[in-house]
Formats: sequence, C-alpha cells, structure tokens
Amino acid sequence: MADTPIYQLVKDALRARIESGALVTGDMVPGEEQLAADFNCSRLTAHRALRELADEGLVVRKRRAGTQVAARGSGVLIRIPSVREEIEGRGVAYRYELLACRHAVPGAAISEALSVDAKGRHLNVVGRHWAGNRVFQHDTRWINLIQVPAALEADFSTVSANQWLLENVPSSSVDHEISALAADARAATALEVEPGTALLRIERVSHLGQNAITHAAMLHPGALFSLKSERR
Amino acid sequence: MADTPIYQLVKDALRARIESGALVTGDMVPGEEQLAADFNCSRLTAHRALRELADEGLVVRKRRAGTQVAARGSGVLIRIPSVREEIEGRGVAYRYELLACRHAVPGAAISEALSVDAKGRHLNVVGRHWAGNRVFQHDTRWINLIQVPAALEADFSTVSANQWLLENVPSSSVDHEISALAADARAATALEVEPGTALLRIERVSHLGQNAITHAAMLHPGALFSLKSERR
DNA sequence: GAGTGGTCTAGACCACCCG
DNA sequence: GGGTGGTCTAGACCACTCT
Repeated sequence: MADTPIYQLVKDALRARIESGALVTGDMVPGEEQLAADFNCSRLTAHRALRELADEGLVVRKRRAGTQVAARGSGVLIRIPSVREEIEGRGVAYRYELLACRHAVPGAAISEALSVDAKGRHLNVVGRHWAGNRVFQHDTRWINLIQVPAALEADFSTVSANQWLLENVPSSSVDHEISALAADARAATALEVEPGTALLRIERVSHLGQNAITHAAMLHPGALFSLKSERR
Repeated sequence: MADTPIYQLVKDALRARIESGALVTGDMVPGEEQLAADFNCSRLTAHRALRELADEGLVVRKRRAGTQVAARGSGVLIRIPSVREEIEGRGVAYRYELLACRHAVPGAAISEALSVDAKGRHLNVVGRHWAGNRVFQHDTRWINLIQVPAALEADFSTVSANQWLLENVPSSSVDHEISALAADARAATALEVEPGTALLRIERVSHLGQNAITHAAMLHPGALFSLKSERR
C-alpha cells in the first residue's frame, strides 16, 4: 500500500496539523518518544521527521524544552533561474551575443565589491542574452584573473561567461543584490529600450574562500523579467 | 577538541574536496561503505552526510550508480526579509502607516491571480512602511474573506496586514514575482518620489491547499531596496 | 535531578538498476 | 546478480536546560 517512508508519514501528519491551524505558533509538538509510540516506529525515525521539519523552519527544537511550532517565516526564499533556462522555458529561442572581452581595470565601485587592491589583472566580459528578437539581459562581468587564470583561455563568444564560470570554477558562496533603476543612455542602447525605462538589476559576487572570484551586473527590461518563488 | 559531529566532519571534508576543485562535476564521490571505513563510523553516519549534501544540491545520488558531484546550480536561492526586520536591521526606526482598509471588489488582474470567481467578499488593505522619515515600501493587499473571515476582526492600524497574516493564517505555499517598473503619478505620490522613478515591485500570492488566501503588491523606491542572498 | 533532543552503532531488509 | 543507496530497529551515551 503505502510504501512512503514512515518518517515521511510523520512529517506529513505534523505538517498537516500545522497548516490546518490545529497547531499554531508556540504550540508544543509531540516529542520523539511520543511520536515513536503513536506511529509505532523507532525513536530515530521520529527524530528524523522532527529534524527535517526543523530544517525546513516549521518547528523549533530545544533540549529539555521540547519541540514547538515555529513563528512563521519572516523571510522567504525565491529562486533565480539561469538565463538560458528561463528563456528556453518560455519556448523562445535563446542566443548569447558577446559584446566585449578585454583586460581592464575595474572602477572603484567594482574594486570595492571584489575587495581587491590589485588593480589590473581583471577580465571584463560584456554580453547580451536574447530571447527571440528581444534583449532579455545585459551582463557586465569582471573576473579576477589571479583567482581564475583559466579564464584567459576560455572562448566567451560561444559560451556565456556566466555559464563558463558555473561549469568550470568552483565557488563557496555567492551574494546577490536586486534593485531597480532607470535606464541611462548607455543602458537604453544596450537593451534597446527607451531611456528612463525601469530596469531590474541583479548584482552577483561569488567567492571561493576569502577571495572574490567574479562580479556580475545583470540588467533586465523591467517588463520582461520575473522570478518565481519556492517553498519555505 | 573536536566535538563536532562525525557526519558534519564527513560533510565538511567532501565539501572541501568539491569546492577546491579536487572533485569536479560528474566525479564519483566515495560510497557509504567507503566513507564509513575512512572515517571509522557506521554506515548510517556516512549516509546522513551524503544525504544532506544531496539535499543541499552538491551531489546527486543514484542507486547502483553511486554518488557523484552535481552540476553546479543553474539557479540560486535568495532570501526576501520581512520589511520590519530589514529596516530595523539597518538601525533605522520602523513605522507602519495604514492608508486604507475597506471591503472592495478586486480588479480583473487581481481576481485572476487569486483565481476566484466569487467577486466581492474581499478585504483591501493599503499601507506604507517607513524607514525613519522615508517611505520604504507601499503595500496593496487583498484578503480573501471567505478563506480568512478572521481578518474582519483584526486591527490593521497597529499591525501590518503582512505581519498579521503571517502570525495568524497558516499557508501551504507562496508564489512571488519580482519586476521593475516606472512610478506612475499615483505610485509616485504614495512613495513620495518623482514620477518615472524606477520601482522594485514584489507580487506575492499565498495559498492554503487549493485556495488563494491573499494577494500583495509591494512597491519600493529602487535605490532603497536590495536583497541579500543565501547559500546553495 | 530529570527529561528532552543530538548523535552514534551494528545489524538488517528492501528497491533499484547497471552490466 | 550484485552493488548501491534508502530505510528501519533497538539500544546506548551524552549535552543541555528547566525546575
């Protein structure tokens, strides 16, 4: 019948009680021993169910104090899809266009974001992502050549810098910042929109250990771009 | 010394091998038996380490085929903080201002998003969140009174609708959409910015089971708002 | 002190799937 | 068929924290 794992049954049962309102924020959830008895399973199985619910943020566990329903998320997680996925997912033809790929010294703002004092030795890659005959995204990327010397040998005319970095350079953490801004003359030309059009800007800095690997500024015409959410 | 759990040691060791590039996408990761032997622990402990790494998306596990390093994430998760947290986190005074709270019939766009045919029976709550003396966010919210009759008795002048809903109404899923748009006259007035200013717009629809609970449209002056990222 | 969660072991059976 | 991961048990010890 039910070949769903027991720990999953326990999770589902508790989640149902929380989502239905039978258990509300602060209420005590049955302990591991109790659940083990209720579901006729071992304590470890009950423990796993509670641990996973805690990982998902639905409950809070404290020694001695037991497990209680967590305050509902003050934050939400959303997913930023890869450009290519996003475009092809809409059934539109995807194309990447390389606009520039050169050695250059990043400006002050970028240098600071990358926290490098070593001026120079950076690769600046600029490109556009097309969705059919419209510009979907414009990228300006800086790659730290001291950290990623292999970037010199990559051919960014066939693969976007974004994709190449994802596939070839490990990173330990990535920071994002999303903001809105009005297109200046340069951005308007690059995106083929009217100056003053609202743009969505995503800034991304990735690190490996203590070292900044790359900085990317991505611009979207506001009307084109959206982000879909996730659980939690 | 190290009272860190064994499964955590195993995870850290494997994560280090992946992030350092010693193991790259597609490479095989040692199996459970092997790790159990290497770390002198039980198979379950090794299993837990691998399972959690798989949950985090770093590896992919297949029966018989073993565990291999996953292709690096084509997507990224970012966190949307609660407004209040975000403002107070910056050390600025937070204040919520209720602008309107009335029964009304949502327009076509909202009705569709809420997927309700039942016109009417909705509560429309409009408010502003202040960060010091600047408008940080403007909310327009629709609450399905059939699903959430208790909203009639809530006092939205002291608690923001957002917060009240989080604390009092369970939900099973939440969808978000982020876009950029230029402020029209109304939005400019509400946010106290110049018309045409780029705004960040977050649209949020929450559900309980099959039923849409609430729809919220949140507007930010572009320069004020940013979102910080998360792991994975 | 006592009760809760956190971790761990040794052993077991099953499901899946590649060769 | 056999090796891999997926799940489960029974029992154990420890750490933390509330009373």
